[in-house]
Amino acid sequence: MRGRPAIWWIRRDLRLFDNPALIAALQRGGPVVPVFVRDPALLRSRHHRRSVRRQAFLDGGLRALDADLRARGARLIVRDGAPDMVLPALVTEVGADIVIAEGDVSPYARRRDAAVRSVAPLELVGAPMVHHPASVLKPDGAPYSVFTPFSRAWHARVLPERHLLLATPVALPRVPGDLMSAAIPDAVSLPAFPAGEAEALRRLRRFAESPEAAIHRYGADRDRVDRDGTSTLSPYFRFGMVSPRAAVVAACEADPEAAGRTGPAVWLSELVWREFYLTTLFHRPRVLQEASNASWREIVWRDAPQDLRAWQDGRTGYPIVDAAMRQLIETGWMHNRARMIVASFLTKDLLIDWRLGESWFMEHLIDGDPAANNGGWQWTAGVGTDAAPYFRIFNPVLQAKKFDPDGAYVKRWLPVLARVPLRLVHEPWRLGPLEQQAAGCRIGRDYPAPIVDHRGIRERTLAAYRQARASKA
DNA sequence: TGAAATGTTGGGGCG
DNA sequence: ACGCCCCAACATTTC
Repeated sequence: MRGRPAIWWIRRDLRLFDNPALIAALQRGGPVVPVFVRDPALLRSRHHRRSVRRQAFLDGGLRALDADLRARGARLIVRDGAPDMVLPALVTEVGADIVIAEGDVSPYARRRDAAVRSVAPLELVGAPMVHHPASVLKPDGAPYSVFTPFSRAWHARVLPERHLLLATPVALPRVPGDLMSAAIPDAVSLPAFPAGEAEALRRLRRFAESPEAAIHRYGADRDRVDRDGTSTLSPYFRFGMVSPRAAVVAACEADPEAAGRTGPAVWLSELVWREFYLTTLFHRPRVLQEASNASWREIVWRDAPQDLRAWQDGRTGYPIVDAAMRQLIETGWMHNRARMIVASFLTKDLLIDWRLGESWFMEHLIDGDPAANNGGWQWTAGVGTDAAPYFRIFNPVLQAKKFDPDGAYVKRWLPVLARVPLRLVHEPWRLGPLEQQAAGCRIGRDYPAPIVDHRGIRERTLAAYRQARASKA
């Protein structure tokens, strides 16, 4: 065997297919030591706030990766501690001459990598995306702040093609002897999201790679909270169990003509939004602390812990909001349309700081990613650089009627509504006393009365935003 | 990747 | 036959 060992430091690229960092490590010609460092600092950071399910999903992913590595003559080494302590020690232990990892974008990740680089020979390869954040810039070299021109520039760059995706290695040469590895705990099972690369690739194939696949109905179906019209790949993207480049290849192959905007092109656009938010965080780490649009930093949010609690628990009295919040708590995932509805409700109806919603999502989402989550919240709250206009306020009843027309979604997550007639299932407070009795859904007893009156709340919100804008101008 | 208020149009009922 | 009103349907404007 030629060459000294290379350490393949795995962070959020838990896969063997199309993994540039892994291939770079293999090309060194020596043994490859795959290592995952469990970094206690990550559990304390606000934007990586601990979620039991996300932790379980990660643990499951590590186990799956270890199994895939063992099938190729290697194994996953898990070590606990600060990376700038653990990695230099491991370098010495195995006599490695390089540590290779995929680049990352969050402020914490970049500080961590800088610290490691000062004590170990670290080489970063790529980023968890198709186009590296430093590569999609305006002609003057500044990062884009508006999505549409970003998307245009993103598409103008060379896109991956299937024959360029990096094959899964058939074998990984290992160092002689046995390296110590911490045990991976037996995780809570997540029936809706089995962890691992094999499952991720199954989902990508099922979603995108057949003539009848859901991707072809994505434009129409993705907003229907009562249907399985989305890819459900977000947790797998979060931990790199699927390659973003492979996803883009699948989308482009599903619609080679890029005809219309009904299916694959719409999904591809969602992938570009993901890259937009990762890129934004890379260039503007402050977005994690404050609104990226300065005029919206002055909004006086309500201090309303009881309302916040009701929102978190799914007790607002608006079925579409409560159903979505229950789905989040019970499964660690929420339909994207529902995310917009509950975010609009927290920020626009309750006038509660978007950062509290962002934080709650991070505590519960399996796919919780600082960049995408922050971007989504700033967008809905209307405080981002390229956000929804502040006066765009979702009406939870209209949204529900439009995107859950049969009431199947609210009834699934709120069984108390099971016998409420469809006519009023999205606004049960309008049921007459006898109807409430007959449906077993007495408002204020079996199901809460609305905690705010959506129709009456509009002016309060518009006033708060107007005032912020005026105080800044 | 809204919603509500306001404006316009046109068909039909009616005296 | 005609003007009038009502109102749904659609378009435009405003936040």
